[in-house]
Amino acid sequence: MFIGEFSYKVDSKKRLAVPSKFRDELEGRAVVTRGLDGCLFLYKMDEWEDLARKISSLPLAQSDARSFARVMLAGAMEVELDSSGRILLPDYLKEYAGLDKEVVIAGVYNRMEIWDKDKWESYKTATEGEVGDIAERLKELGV
Amino acid sequence: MFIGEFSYKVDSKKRLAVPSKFRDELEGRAVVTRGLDGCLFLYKMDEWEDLARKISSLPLAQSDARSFARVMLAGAMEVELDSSGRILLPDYLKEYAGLDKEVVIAGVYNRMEIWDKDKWESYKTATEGEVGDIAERLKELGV
DNA sequence: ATGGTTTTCCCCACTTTTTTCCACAATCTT
DNA sequence: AAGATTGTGGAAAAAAGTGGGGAAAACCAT
Repeated sequence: MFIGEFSYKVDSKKRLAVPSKFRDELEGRAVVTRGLDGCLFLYKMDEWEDLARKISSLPLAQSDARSFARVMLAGAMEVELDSSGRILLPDYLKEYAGLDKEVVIAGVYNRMEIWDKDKWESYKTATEGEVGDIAERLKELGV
Repeated sequence: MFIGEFSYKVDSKKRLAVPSKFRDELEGRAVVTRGLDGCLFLYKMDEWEDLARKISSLPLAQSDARSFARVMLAGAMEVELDSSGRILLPDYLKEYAGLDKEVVIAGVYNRMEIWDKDKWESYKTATEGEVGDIAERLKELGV
């Protein structure tokens, strides 16, 4: 599973290296999607398929379910790793996450997160102060 | 299965390219029909057959079921992909979805959706606001 | 029916994007 | 230190997106 923090650059062709540690586990392909808090999520195939199957089996007649499926599924993209272990970011995701040059990839166990470096740094400094409070809240969740 | 967001143009002859990623899976033909929320649905043959069977077995006595069946089934049309992977949109569907030039094709797992680009953008901005709620609902799905 | 007009379909062509392949410097391993 | 691996960039080749011509088919009004 994925842990750790790594930095890379998106090049002019929108290619982004995946941490070499994680490449074997992906077996050549993965799925990127719109994530929360302005980053992207990167899943390995089987994690993604579980998620996608659940979402796509929601009732078609329910409008909430449709918009949900549209954001999550249409927002996703299957990507392949090239010979150097890079993926190709689609324009709409690159833009969604505000990625332009410096990027951080963070392993969060069952997925990776792709952040614009500046966003990541400010998110970290903003959150580090509150770690205590957050921990308190997590207790209620049984962690 | 179909995921991702792609943009294309309908040309003066009402031809529309299908994302190249999805062409193999369609094996040369597909079914377009009136969709919900102002878009068109595009199914691969066997998915369509499943859906059509489901719809046609809805209780005839219920007026909702009848109108749903009329929209989805009477609106449907089988289309073939030309040598460049494009389909031909029938007039009434082109008009129903308000397609004139810029178009977005969204993969929603077991179907594609065809949207007028402007409609799609405003639908997205309207929905993206709810991303937080969406995350909450994911939890209910056990994801 | 006939001639003219429109639509459909098949094919080709141009431009842009994507993919593949290679290069090279920096870093890590042994 | 020598060799392997990794991050990054770019050139060349292949594929995709888009538009248009023209033959065949369908439509229509005389």
